[in-house]
Order: sequence, then structure tokens, then C-alpha cells
Amino acid sequence: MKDHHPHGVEARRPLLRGVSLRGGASGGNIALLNAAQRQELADIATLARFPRGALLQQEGEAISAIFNVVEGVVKTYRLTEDGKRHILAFMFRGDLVGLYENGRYLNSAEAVNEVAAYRLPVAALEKLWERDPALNMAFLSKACHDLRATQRHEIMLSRRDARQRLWMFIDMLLPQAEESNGGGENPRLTLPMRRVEIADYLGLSAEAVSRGLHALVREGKLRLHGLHQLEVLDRGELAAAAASG
Amino acid sequence: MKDHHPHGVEARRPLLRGVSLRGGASGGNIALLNAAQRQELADIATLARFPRGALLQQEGEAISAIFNVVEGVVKTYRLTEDGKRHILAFMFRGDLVGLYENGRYLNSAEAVNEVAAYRLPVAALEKLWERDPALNMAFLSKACHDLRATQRHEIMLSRRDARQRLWMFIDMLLPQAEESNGGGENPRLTLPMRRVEIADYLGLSAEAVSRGLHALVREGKLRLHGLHQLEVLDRGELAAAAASG
DNA sequence: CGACCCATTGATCGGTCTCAAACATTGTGG
DNA sequence: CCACAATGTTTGAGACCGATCAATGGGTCG
Repeated sequence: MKDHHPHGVEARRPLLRGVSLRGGASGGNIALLNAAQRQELADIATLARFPRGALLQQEGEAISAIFNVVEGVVKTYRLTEDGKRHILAFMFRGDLVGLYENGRYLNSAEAVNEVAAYRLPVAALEKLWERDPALNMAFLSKACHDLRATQRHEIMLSRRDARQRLWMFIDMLLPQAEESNGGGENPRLTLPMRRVEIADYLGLSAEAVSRGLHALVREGKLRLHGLHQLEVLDRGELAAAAASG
Repeated sequence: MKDHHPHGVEARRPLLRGVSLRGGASGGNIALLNAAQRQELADIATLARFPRGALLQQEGEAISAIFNVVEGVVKTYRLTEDGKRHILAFMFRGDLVGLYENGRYLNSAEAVNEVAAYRLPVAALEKLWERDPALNMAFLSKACHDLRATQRHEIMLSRRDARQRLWMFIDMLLPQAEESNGGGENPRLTLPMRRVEIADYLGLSAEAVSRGLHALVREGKLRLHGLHQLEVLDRGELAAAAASG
């Protein structure tokens, strides 16, 4: 991990990323909070850090706070009675972790790598919602955004072919990486998670993920640079797949 | 279809069903709107009726309104480039149909049977949100509720076994039916949708749905009464499956 | 009452899971 | 800094389950 924060002083306050309900300017991901709202949230937030593998929250636990990811990746998951684990989402900078129901967390959340996140106490947060309708609206937008993302994940899972699921997965992650990238050459993508985590996200075995990735390499669509970095070669076809997904 | 409305005069206004964010009284499904809010929505709403198979909205279409289901069942779905259809959700009384992004519907929506729904123009609705923070909060609760439902659907899809997916599906639908049921004998469930629709919802073929249902019958967990009504025999084990899913 | 749509049943095929083993990577302590 | 251990990844062989194709049977709606 680098010592200097890559996002500068702007990262020092909570941030919500998503697509606004009303058609935004670009249509892409935008910040859902203005400076004043970010300050409001900062006033009730404390920054927490988690090493890889640390639990942010556990399924069934009584809620106290939700987290706003600043840096690193968090996975939310649930365990089935046969001991398998299904990963519901990977959460990145600007995402919210801690969906709850009847005062209890629904899912467990674990740090995939080194994570920094703002801790937002629920009591204080709900008070803010009552006071500021625009803030409430921002969280509604974020909830709808997460709903769309979950639906998209569902579409991924409905594909029978392991290769197609992986291809959609890569397409989903690409926009995140492209900002840090100069748009010139082939886009490069860093997968911070392990193979088995991709597998649990896509409803596959770790072996099928490995085989699928290498199948895509053989087809000339992908190139692997080490275990956690890949280069997308066949961008055109990927865009087409994205349009239909 | 019966001529007399089963819910009486109370049905004459929009209704949002879901679990409140703060632990509600019962913990079960409750109405998220009070009488005043329902009237506010009624003032901008018009009641529309759709025969089976009618399209309420189409993927990619410019938005004008969202729908609040009063009676009947609506399915929301998306088509993949290979012509397959994935059903994202079945929407019942008190649900909202019409998730949108950048001014366009994300999914298509079709009436599964005879449907009545309130049409809520988006422009007027967004104006209401700005004016009434409590109403906004209710829609936030509803969005979180739908998010939970979608996650639950995801868990269903992560099961490899067709029988287990069906079992979870039945468990999901059971609470809806149990209200109309006296709680005495074995719960009965009406499936208004066709086999192929269940298949598209569960990521199976219609044949697999048929085989799975009859496998459950052979195991003594289920009994079929015609094509669209079933009786759940082994309630205990189902509750256990529900607790873990 | 007939035509169409839907549901069921059977046989075959393909893809992924599983188990098992070799291999690579990462992190650790000497 | 190196060697080692632990963890994670790749590859292979076989079994299983659901998709698909095809045909029959049952419901429903005109």
C-alpha cells in the first residue's frame, strides 16, 4: 500500500457513487452528494481501517453502524446451510456496506484487501435523513443504484456458460479501472480478489474460474499479467455484450 | 376473476408493502405509508388495467410513470442477446414496477394475469418526494426491501440443485398466500405463472421445473392440485431452509 | 367441440462439479 | 537474504445433473 493517498484531500469526507435517478449530465457514475452533505456525514463519521480478512459485520448481528468505503474492496456474502458461501457484491470506493432489516445485518462483510471506511452510526444517520430531504434523496438514489447492480449480477448468474459469466464480470469491473488508466492502449484491470472469491460471486467453482479465464486467453480476448492483473484485448465484443446485459 | 374486490374500499388508494428499516412491530411485512401519504399518491395516480400478456413498459423506453400493483401479478424481465429471457421479479399487491436509469426503463414488465395498477407519473412523484421527507423515507424503505428481495433471489440462483431452487421459490411465495388462508391445515399456494415463467425466474428449463416439482411430490413435501395450486406438506423442513436462506 | 398452448415424460449430450495431484505465489522466521 | 511453510492456483480424469430435442398427453379458451 502506498503511503500517500491517491485521491488527495477530497477523500477526507464520505462519498456516495452511483447514477442519479434523474438523467445526470454524463449518464455515467457521478457523486451523489454535494460538499455540504459530505460535511454533514463527516461530522458523524469516524474513519476505520481493516486488514485483509477482517470482518466489518456479521449476518444476524445487531446493527450499530453502516460503512462507507473509502479505499480497498469489501465483499458482502451469506453462508448457506451446506457450508457454501455466496458473495453478493464487491464494494468499492463510494459504496455503502451494511444493509439491515429489523435492526440486524442481513449479510456478512469482509475486507478483500486493506480497507479504509467511514463508520456511520445508524442512529445519527437516521436523524440526518429526517432533517435533510435532499440527503434522503441521495440515499434513495444509491439504493436504486445498488438494486440495479444486484439485478445485473443476477443476469450474470443466469448465463449458463462459465466463460460468459466471467466476461460479464470483467465488463462490470472495467469502468472502475478505466479512470486510473489513460484511455490509450488496451484497458488493464486489477482483480484484488482471489479465484475462489470470483467463483463464489459467479456461482462457479474456483477451478471453473481458472479454466474459464484461460479459455478467454486462448480465444485472444484476454491477457494475464500475473494473477491479479489482466489486459482486455477484444474490447469491441465486450462492449456489445455489455449493451445487451 | 371475482367481481367483488377482496380487499374492500381500502384498496382504492396506492399501497406500499415492505419491511421498515427500523425494526417494525411484527417484523413482518407492513404498510409503509400512512393514510395521508396514500391520499397524496392517490391524487396524482390513475388506475389502469391490463390483460394477461400486456406490456406495462419496455426495456429502453423513455419513462413516463411507474406502477403500483393493486391486484394480479406482474413480471419484470430482461432479454439476453441470445434470445433468452430472464425474469428478475414477480411483483404483487403493494409492489412498485418501473425501475429506471437516465430517464429510461431498465427492464420490461408484463402482466402475468389480469392486473390492476396505479399509474404514478414520475414528474409528479419526484415533486412529492421533494416536498414530503417522510414519503421519501417510505420509498427508501421500499427500495431497500426490493434490494433484499433481489439478494434473496440471487441466493436462490446460487443453488445448483433444481429442487432446492424450487423449494426456496415456494418458500418465498408462501407468506403471500398465507394471509388469505386460515392458518389451520396445510398451507395452499396458487402459482399464477406458467412453468416456463418459473423456469426463467430460476434459471432452469421448463422441463427441469416440471421434473423438480414432481420430485418434491414424490418425496412427500408437496401435493399438486391442478397446474396452478399446490399444497405444502412438509412445512417444518421448509422453515429450516428459509432460516438459512 | 376443436385448435392451440402448455405441461409432462423420455433419451441423449455437454458442461461444470468434484476429487486429486502438481505447481506457483505469498509471507515468515531464521 | 534465503529457505520453508502455508496458501492459492492450475491441470487432469470421471461422474453427475440439467439442457436440449422430440413426442405424447392434458387444459384452456375461443
